[in-house]
Amino acid sequence: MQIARVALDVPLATLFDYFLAENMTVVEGQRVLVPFGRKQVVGIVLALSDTTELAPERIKAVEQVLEDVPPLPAELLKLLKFCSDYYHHPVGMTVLSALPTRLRGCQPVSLKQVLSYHLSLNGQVLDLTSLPKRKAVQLRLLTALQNNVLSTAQVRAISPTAPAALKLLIEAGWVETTAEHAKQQKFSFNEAHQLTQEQQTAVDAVNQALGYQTFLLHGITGSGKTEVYVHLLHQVLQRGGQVLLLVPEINLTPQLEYYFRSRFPDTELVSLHSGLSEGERTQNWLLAQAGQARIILGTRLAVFTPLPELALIIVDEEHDASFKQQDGLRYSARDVAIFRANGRGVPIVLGSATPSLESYYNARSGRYTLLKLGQRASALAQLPSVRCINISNALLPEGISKELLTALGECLLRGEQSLVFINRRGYAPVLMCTACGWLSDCPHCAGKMVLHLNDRRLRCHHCGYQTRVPYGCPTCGNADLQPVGIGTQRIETVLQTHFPEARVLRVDRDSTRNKGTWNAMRQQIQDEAVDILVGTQMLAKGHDFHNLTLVCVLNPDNALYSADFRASEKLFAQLAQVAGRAGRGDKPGEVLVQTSFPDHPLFRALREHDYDSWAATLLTEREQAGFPPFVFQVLLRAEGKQEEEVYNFMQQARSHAADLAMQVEIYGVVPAAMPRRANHIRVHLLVQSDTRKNLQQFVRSWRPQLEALPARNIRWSLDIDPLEF
DNA sequence: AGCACGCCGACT
DNA sequence: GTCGGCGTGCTC
Repeated sequence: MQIARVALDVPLATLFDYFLAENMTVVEGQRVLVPFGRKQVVGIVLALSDTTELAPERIKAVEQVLEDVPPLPAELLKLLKFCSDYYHHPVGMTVLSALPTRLRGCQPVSLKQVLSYHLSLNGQVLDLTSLPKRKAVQLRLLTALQNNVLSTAQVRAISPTAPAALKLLIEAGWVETTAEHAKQQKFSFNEAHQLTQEQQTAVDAVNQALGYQTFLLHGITGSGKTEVYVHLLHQVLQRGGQVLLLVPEINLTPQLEYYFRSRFPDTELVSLHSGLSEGERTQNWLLAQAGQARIILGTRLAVFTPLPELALIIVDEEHDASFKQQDGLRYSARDVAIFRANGRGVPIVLGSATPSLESYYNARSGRYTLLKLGQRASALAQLPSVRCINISNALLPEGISKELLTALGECLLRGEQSLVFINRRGYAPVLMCTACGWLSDCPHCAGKMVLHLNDRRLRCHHCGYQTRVPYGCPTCGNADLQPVGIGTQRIETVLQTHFPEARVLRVDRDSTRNKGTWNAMRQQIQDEAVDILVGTQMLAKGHDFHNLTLVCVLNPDNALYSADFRASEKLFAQLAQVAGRAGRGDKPGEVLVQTSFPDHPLFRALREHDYDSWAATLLTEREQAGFPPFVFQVLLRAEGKQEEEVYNFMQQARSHAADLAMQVEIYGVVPAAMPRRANHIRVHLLVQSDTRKNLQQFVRSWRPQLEALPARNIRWSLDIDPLEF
């Protein structure tokens, strides 16, 4: 009797054995419906065998083999097994979490027929000049349809709103659809720019790669990394390959999606990210799996898409922390992508203006190939000048120095845009009583509640708890409560009073909460209907505002001497990124940083646009302190309501680790950076080693012991290569 | 993770 | 005498 070994979505490190009926054929990677407990669930067959360790009477039979979707390719299964093993996450949960939700159920799914669009008889005689001008997208669609039959990809390349406009045209009876077999795609791109010498060298190097090779594309902001990607895509597509392009966050994917669609209008491109509806995500996944989609643009979850013709992987902004998943399978999509490229024997390009120290170190030591773009692609666009404003002796009750206000005023007079960057939303990070010193502590967390003045509420940014702003101090009754520190709302107010005639726009998670708002705001900025932008890191990424010439950074200092050893690395990346927003057009840009430590090496490197010297400084520090990338880490996190229970669990975990006496360094049991969140005490235990191998060996012995520990009211997890503490 | 079974307190 | 609290143990 044949046995199928099935991965199921349960937190157990094992596979489950099922009999296969004589008439059933199944291959590895196929979905099956099996009885489990008293339910029926969907699992993935990971192995076939003739034998089993279990008593035959305990084994049930596979109910049904699901054949609506082709089996997952062996390469993907191998990748998932590796992730389960490396990140110490149950194999079934790893495998199932890589699938779109629809495929985790037993409802059959199918790839929808590809449609093409053409003018109906009515549409052909339609007088386009009779249509109102404001229906611009409809007009563009109709014009395009006069010469051609259009595919869905071509429709989408016309405008982000084209699918909606097309629907109206179909309803009006002007456009008809035909089901068409996937036809020949063309892989040429629009608007070929002349590459700079540096760009050409980078493109050539990747094109000449034979099989697996990791490239670190280190290109300063504005150096035209995207153009390098476009040329690489072009080459790979011509040769019949699929390209996986990973990007950090969903905010940016719609823009990038439209950008790549318009550059490759006749190529099938799909996006994959958590912002898609379940149906869309499934369809896009199926298109990728079928090899029909040639460009796959997605966030970290896209790294697990089956891609039969995968020929190149690009990870854009590879230093970005959002490639690391912070719950469940705590994987780094960048690292998984490298492993995948290696397994598939294809090149991978990591792109960044400020590479992660890990990648930079690997490039320096020769494991990766370093490709540098040191000049801006447009001869007109120079790097912005960066200047620090020393505020160590200044008292700034409103958060902004005179120099900064002057610069903002001048920029306003020139009719140019400026950006004020503070990484703190709300009005003020804390409210204080001037009489007794009471602070607005969150009752459930170790943090402070942030003052939001627009709706007069105090909010905890960690657990979401909120209350009305009290009329008087809750402890002494004093009516004089003062906001302490500055947030985006406060700066917005201050700037509006200083420059009553200026159009100030605040962009943060609060002001863009409603769907579509951020898009509308972006348009407003593009149309130059805004003079001063105030915002958080949302504004730092990837936007190209041509009239923006001044960037002001308010209070970056707390990251300089933070307990988190990666804080200054992150700050440099963030400041370089936000500084890169200035002067992207033909006007020179200026960056002003308000700091009490203008001589700090970080600011020196930033002023000189010298990533290399900064990275060298950090690498020296890290080597001396024994931190990554010179060591490898695993973090055991635990949390629970009873402090004593959590510490007790951790102490036991620690003594087991010590008893193993392996080649690892075990640190103490310490509170997390946020020691209490939503009434849960959070505690960490760090273990590190000189080699990945020793660390992995250690965790393999340690984890079964952790699982055997009594952990009644405790949630714990292992985080390999942790980024956050 | 679910979802059972199982053994002790307040209700018709 | 039963309904239901959530403690512990299993799922091929």
